[in-house]
Formats: sequence, C-alpha cells, structure tokens
Amino acid sequence: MVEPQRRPTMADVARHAGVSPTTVSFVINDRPGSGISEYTKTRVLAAVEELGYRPNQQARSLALRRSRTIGFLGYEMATAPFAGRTISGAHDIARHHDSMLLIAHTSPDIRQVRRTLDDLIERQVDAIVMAVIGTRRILTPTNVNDIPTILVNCYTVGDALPSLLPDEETGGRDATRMLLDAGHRRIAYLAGLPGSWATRRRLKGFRAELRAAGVDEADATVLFGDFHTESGYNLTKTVLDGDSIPTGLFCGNDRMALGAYLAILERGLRIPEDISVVGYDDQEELASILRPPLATVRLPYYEMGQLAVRHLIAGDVGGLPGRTYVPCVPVLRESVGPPRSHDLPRRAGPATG
Amino acid sequence: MVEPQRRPTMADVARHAGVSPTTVSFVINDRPGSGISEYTKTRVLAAVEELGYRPNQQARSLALRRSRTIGFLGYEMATAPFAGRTISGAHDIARHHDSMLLIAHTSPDIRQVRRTLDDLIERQVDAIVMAVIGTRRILTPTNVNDIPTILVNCYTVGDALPSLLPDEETGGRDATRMLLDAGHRRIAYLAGLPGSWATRRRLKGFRAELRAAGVDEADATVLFGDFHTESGYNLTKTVLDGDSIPTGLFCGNDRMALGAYLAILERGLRIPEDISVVGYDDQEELASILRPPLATVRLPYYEMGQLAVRHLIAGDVGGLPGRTYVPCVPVLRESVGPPRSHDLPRRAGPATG
DNA sequence: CTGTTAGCGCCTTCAG
DNA sequence: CTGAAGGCGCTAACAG
Repeated sequence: MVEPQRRPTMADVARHAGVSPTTVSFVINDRPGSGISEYTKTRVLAAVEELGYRPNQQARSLALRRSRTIGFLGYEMATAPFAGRTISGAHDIARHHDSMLLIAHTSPDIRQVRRTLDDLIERQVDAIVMAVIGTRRILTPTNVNDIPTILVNCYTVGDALPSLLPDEETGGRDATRMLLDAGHRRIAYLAGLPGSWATRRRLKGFRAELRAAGVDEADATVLFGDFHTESGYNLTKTVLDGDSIPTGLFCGNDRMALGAYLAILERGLRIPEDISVVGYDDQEELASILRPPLATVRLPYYEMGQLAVRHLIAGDVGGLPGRTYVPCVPVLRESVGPPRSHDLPRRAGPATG
Repeated sequence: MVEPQRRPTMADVARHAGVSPTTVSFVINDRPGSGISEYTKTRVLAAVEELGYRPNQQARSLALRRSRTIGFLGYEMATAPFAGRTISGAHDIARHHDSMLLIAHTSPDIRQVRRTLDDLIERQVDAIVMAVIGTRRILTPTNVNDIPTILVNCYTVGDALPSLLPDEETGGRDATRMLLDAGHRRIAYLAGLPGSWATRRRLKGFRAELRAAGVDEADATVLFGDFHTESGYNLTKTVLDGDSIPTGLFCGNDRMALGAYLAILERGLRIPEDISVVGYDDQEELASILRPPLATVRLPYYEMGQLAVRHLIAGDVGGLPGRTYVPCVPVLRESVGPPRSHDLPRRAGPATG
C-alpha cells in the first residue's frame, strides 16, 4: 500500500494563492459581507482547483461544534423489508440540508442500544432518529437525553420522546372505502394478529367506515390470522367455504393478500372479476408485482423518515407532541373491481384460459 | 430549545480527577506500556463516569488522521429491494471493527456521483464502497482515486477499480442441479432479459449443468422474458400449452417464479406435485413467503457487503484482482419435489382443495 | 479588504 | 509513572 500523500490543507492553498488562511476560509464559505475582491477570490479558487483542495469537514465540525451528520439508529432493521424506505426518506431530506446519515443497527437489547447510541454521540452527530419495523413500544437508554431524538414507528413509555406513527385507523378506513367505492357491500376483513397495535387500529377504521356507509355489520366478517401468507390462504379458504361469500376481501397485510390470491386461484376464481382484494403495507416488491397488481394502503415509512429529519434539522423537536400520526396512502390497483351481480357457486369449475 | 450544555471534555475529567489530560488520554485508550497506576486509573474512570464524559471522536480522528468511518455510496439504491442486504453486510463488518457507515445515495449521473463522492471524502471517510442493484457497468468520477474504493455488484471500464460480483454461472448450475437432484429431466428455463449480464451467465450455467448430467439438450426448453411477473406468467402458460410439458421450471428470477405460480395454479396444477419451480435472487419477502416457499438461489448481497468492508478495513484493496466472484447460495425449499411419473394432461381439471 | 491570534478536543513526543 | 507543549485543519474575533 502506498501511503496516500497528505491532502492539501487550507494553509497550502493560502500559501499557493499568496493570501492568509482566513481569506481562503472566507472565500470557501462564501462568507457574506466579508468583501473579498473578485481578484483575490479568483486567485484562491484557482489555487483550490490546482491543488485539488477539499476542506476537512471533521476539522470544520470541531470548530463549529456542528457535524451536519444525523445518526440513524435502527432496532433490528438489518434485513427488514421497509428499512430502506425509512432510510431513504431520512437520507433525502438530510442531503437536501447538506447533512449525511450515519447508520447503525442494533438488537433491541437495552445495553446494546445504549452502547450504539453512545458511539453515535461520540461521533458528534447533531441528532438521532430511532426507528423500528413493526410498530411497537421500545425501551430507550437514558443517554438519549443528551441529544435531540425522534422516534419513527415506535414509541416509548410516557411518550418521553416524540414519535412518528402511521395513522392506521384512517388507513383501515381508506382500504375499506376502496372496496365500498367499487360497489362492494359484503366485505370480509382477514385481519392480522389480533393483539397487534396495527390490527386494533385498522379494525377500528374498517368498522367505522362500514358504519359510515350504512353497511350492516352482519355482512362484515372479521377473522384473525397472523400476518403470514399461510394464514391469508387459510382464512380465504374458510371464507370461500362459508354460506355468504364476500365479494371483497380486506387483508391484514400484503403477505396475507398473497395467500388470498393463491387460495382464490386454486378455487378457479378470478381477481377482481369474482373477488376483489385489498392488502395493507404496500410492501415493495410484493404488492406492485402481483398479478393483478394489489390495491393496498402504503405505510408511510418514507414520509416518516423525511419528517423525522425535517424536524431534527429544524430543531423543533422539543415542540412536538408525544405522538404524531402520519397518513397512510391508499394505492388503488387492479385487484379491485366492481362486484359480480350474481352469487358465486360454492365450488367453481376450472378457469379456462 | 434549551442550549445543550457543553459536554465535558478531557480537560474537565483531568481536573476532576486531579491529573493531567495526557493521563486521561492514556487511561481512556488503555494505552499499553504506559504504566498508569491502578489507583490513578480508577480515579480517572470514576471521574469519567461521574461527569458522563464521552470522547469526541471527531477531534480524535482529526489528530489520528483516521475516522473509522466508511462511506457507502449507492447508485440509485433508494428503494431497491436488495439495498438493505448490502448495507447490512457492510454495516456488520464495520461495526465489528469499531467503524461506522456514512450513507449516501445518488443518481448515476456522473456529476452527481462526483459531488457525492467529494462530500464523503470531505467528511474524511477512510474508504468507500460503491454499490448498485442489478449488476452493471458504471462510470466512476476521477476523484475515486483519492481514496481506497471497492465496487459491489458493478464494474468499471478496464476494471480500474476492484469489484465484487455474484458468481451467476455457478448459481445457474446450482439452480439446475436442484431440479436434477430431485429427479427432473425435462426442465425449462424461463429466462429473464436475454441481453442482461446475469441472464447470459445463468444460462451458461444451466446448459453446462444439463450437459454434465447427460440430459439431452432437446429436452431443455429455453424461453426469454423480462424479469417481470407477467412474463413469468405468460411463458409458463406457453410452456404448459406445449407438447412436452416440463416437470421442472427454472425461472429467471423470483418475480418470474411468482408469475409461474399464478399460471400453474390457474391451470389447476399443484406445486411441487405436478411441477417443481426454482427461482433466482432469493428476494426477501418474496421467495420465502410464497406458498409453498420457493426454492431459489440467493444473490450474495449481504456477503458482498461484508467482503467489501473486510477488504477495505484490512487495507488490501490494492492487491485485489479486477473482479472477484462471490458465490451465490442455493436455497432449497418446498417448491421442488420429485417429478410425476406419468405425463400431465394438456388441460387439467379443477383442483379439489 | 486582509492578516494575526486563539481556540475546538484530542493525541503524542519528549522531559522530568 | 506523569505532565508540558505542539499539532491535526478549520473558524472567528479582533486588529490593522
């Protein structure tokens, strides 16, 4: 390995241009009202160009006591499906403000989180966003108090830290409305895990929207699964075997919707001609690539990432309420169509073609 | 906003412990052979604890000329499906060496890349990994020469920079062997885009493995699609409508395999009883969540991320060959089973649940 | 309009 | 075994 030759410093540039370091600093930072002559400025910039000088931001932050770096701390986000969205959102806003993201994943173990947070703080990040996949309450170490922090998709006891959460209830309403708007009245909700934060809220939205549309609750089946494909598959079969087959299915998430697709096809039925399906999450590389593409409600990971950094950079984290609900985005796709006018046979024949 | 009170510095700790800053530094860094008495050490550490002192790594890197930070530059990786894996791999190794990842995405526009690279360099990252999703050749700005750099999943003209690439040919062989091992002899390859880097190599592997197994090439159908679900669906239908229906399908990627699933189900056939299916990529949240779970070949994104950082930290990037091929990992799942002993009907009846 | 000087917080050679 | 002094590269008063 060749030792990389020492990078030129501001002093080098100054010498080269025949001015003082201060002048170089002023020119580099385009300091307003520091009246540097055009001539000097040109000379300095020429020297910069010639030497290939690039300011050392570490030294700069040391002097400014500001690193323009934001720490992104993910609880178990390693391979998680939505991690990328959150990071992207945070990244894009950060870049927009000349900041960068320092990333660290950790297990939820409080000691490990504490250590990681310390590492981030030692690196002088200006602020921190803590994120998880799958909304839940998390434990935060005490050292978070040393630095502006915002939580994404999670919250903490007593809302000690401001958090950004998806507005699942409205999302549940939106999903339901997609089906109602298409004309469906017999709708089943194949929900995810009954105990989960998300399920409770989506279900509430589902019921509220049906009520608002004047649909008889008796027409609305609600079954619980566990967010996995298999449970979507099984629940769909159950529903298809029932007395009153729904014309529209609202699934606990996109994976369960996939299970529904498989069960429906296996029965020789078609989507959306025979049954319409709506998912939840808008899982990238799933909802959009299904055939037909799956109508769903997008979890606002990207938006939460953006919003978090926006607040952090604005420095108004202190004024934020304990919880901020970020809207989910309904995404209408071809898996929703008008309901069939007549009832389905209990057992369909083979699909032809 | 309350102005965050000044963080304690090394001098504060020194004063508090009644020693000199140098001593504190020695204790903090556990400097070998600097013989600090146990007593002093304890006192210093107590002071550290009491004041909540945390060393300023920025200042440290300034003095050491080493930031223990690695820049991760993604070409258009914002929402990409595998980005997370690569980042995770890089992250995990970095953390293991007390380093962190500074992340930046950019469009492939050379000017933007250049700017982003400069930003990373100005922040004094020790090294850089440049990554893309979907193997391809990229343009790199000239300023990469200023810092150790390694490419992941991409390469550059004349292999000016060392790159890590998936070994697609062996992957193609592995996928094919999964089917051969299960007993299949009539196998179709529903490939992706014919021109793509990956397709060419996987196809080569497919042919090589068949040849090695002594399978008549005439028994091996090869059709080209475009990596999308729809093309997998269509090609599968084509194949199912053909004279000699294959018992095993090797798909261009997992998305196409999904299309194959849908077409197969629609025909009233079952996986793997009637037809076995193998994908490629092991796309997270797709291959594993299908029903039955999809056998596939995992692209080594995580491993490439790891390897990149490992080399960067070891500082042996200079000794690396132009291209290093990283093995893909075959993942056998339930979509592969033994072939049926008798031929399938040209049109199957309905499945009976 | 430009240069001098004193830090920012830490590391390290060299004395003692 | 411990401390003093200088430097890493940049910024910011304050002079001139």
